[in-house]
Amino acid sequence: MDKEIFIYNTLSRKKERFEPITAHKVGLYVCGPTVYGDPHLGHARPAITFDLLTRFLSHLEYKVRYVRNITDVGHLENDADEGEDKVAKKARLEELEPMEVVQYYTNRYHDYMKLLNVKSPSIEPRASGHIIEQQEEIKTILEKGYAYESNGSVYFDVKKYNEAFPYGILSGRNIDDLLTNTRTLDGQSEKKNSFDFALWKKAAPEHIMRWPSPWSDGFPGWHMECSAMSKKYLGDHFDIHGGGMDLLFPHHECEIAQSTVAHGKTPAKYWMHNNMITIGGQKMGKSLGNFITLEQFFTGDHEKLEQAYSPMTIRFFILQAHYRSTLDFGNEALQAAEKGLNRLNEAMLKLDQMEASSQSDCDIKSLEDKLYTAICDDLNSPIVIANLFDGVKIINNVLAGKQKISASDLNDFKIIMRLFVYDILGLMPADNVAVTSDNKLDEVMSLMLQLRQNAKINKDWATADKIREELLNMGFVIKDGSDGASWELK
RNA sequence: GGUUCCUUGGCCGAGUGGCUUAGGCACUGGUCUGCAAAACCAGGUACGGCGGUUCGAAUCCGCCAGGAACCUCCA
Repeated sequence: MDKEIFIYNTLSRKKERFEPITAHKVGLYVCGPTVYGDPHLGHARPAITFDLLTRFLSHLEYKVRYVRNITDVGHLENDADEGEDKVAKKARLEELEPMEVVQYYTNRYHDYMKLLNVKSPSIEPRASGHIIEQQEEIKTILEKGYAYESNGSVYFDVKKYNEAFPYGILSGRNIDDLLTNTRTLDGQSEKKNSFDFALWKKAAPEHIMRWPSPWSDGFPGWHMECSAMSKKYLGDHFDIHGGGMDLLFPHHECEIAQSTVAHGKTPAKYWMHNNMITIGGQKMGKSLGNFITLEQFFTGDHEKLEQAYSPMTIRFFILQAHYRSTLDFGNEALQAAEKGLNRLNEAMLKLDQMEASSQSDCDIKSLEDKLYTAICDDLNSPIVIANLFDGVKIINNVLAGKQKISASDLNDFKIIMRLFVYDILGLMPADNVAVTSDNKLDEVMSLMLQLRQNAKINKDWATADKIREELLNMGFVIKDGSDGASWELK
């Protein structure tokens, strides 16, 4: 708890010292997925970034309330005002009830987040479950005169807002630029200005998802849910608001405007934005259709994938880059991550084999300091990982007798390595070591290794090599060590 | 066109004024091995271009080149 944490605040474009609004407590709101498609690699980035943040804050004994919403209503498919609700469109295509689609993809999202060892948020509210709260918020904004009704829809009056409050404080845009640069879309006639945004939309006759309201049968506008739900669960001013950089404008800018009017203050003290994962230098996302789903990564079933990659490889791959940098997808990079993670895992498994000496020539305190300094510096997970590999070197050197470690250092070392690898980075132990000695397969394999060992003693290399080769074909890798052979699944 | 940002060695990717060998992978050498694989140890290569500020810049400023995100739903 005595650590100084610095986080980059998009509002100030600087790293700032983190000071919670209420001592020992942190309110965190993160924009979650729109559940109308399978979760892809891009969804893993914010999930893992803010999982890392909450894991670390929890370790420092902050009580974290982490709210991550599910967007199941309100986003339009194409042209802003004439579009069709995304969820409704998907439902028609698949001939499913909208809520059935929502539930299906929500479940899928949960399943894949669990595989990535992403902890569940404290509260996961759905937009469709907070229609009343959103309507109340719209009423307040109307009463205060910062919105107007037009043909059954309600729009936020950005120009009027800008006279009293600075619009664009997060994204650096100003309304003059927006006026000249916003595209002309259909249905703009309902609005006073092109940059006004909808708080409530009247539903077209064919629109399935709709709710009654004082203005029309319709649905809430794009940005309403986050304002209403963050206030309900975290209050009108909370610590950290997170999300992808692509949400910065207009989503978060509009959210600030809505909340500022409705609640009388800006919603969050710190704004954190994770960068995009790119593929061939371009953002991986829905619009370009260049995304690879998490399922495809785990099965390897995609033309761009040379092999399957385990969930922990994906997690490690993401943590190897800083969350504010773009991260470029590539098989070579993923394979490098896989091998690096494997090396870390192997070393972690050898932690208990280390023996203490009367003296110590490794500096565990310095390692610990470096790890904390890195994670406190705007969650610099790549540096954390680099330092953990220094730890790997210590493990191997001590086991090889090249370095000595005292009993108390060894104790501290084990604690700090496990803390950072498992608890903070959230990397689960390797799963291919699950096979234990009470397993039938293991008995058979011991027999095979014994037969091969006998052949080797008799210098019957042909038989020994044949056993090794045949086992390899069946997916078993034989590793000859200095103290006997072992095996693992390929 | 506007806003925000990026350009580091074979690849991924940290680093923001003067030793960071960042780290991982790949590569090379070594140890081990019947051989091989694995494992471990060791080692080399960089800072888009041109100017400027400075005793000193990958790191600050300017210009140029190239690229990205956002301005429309997107993590």
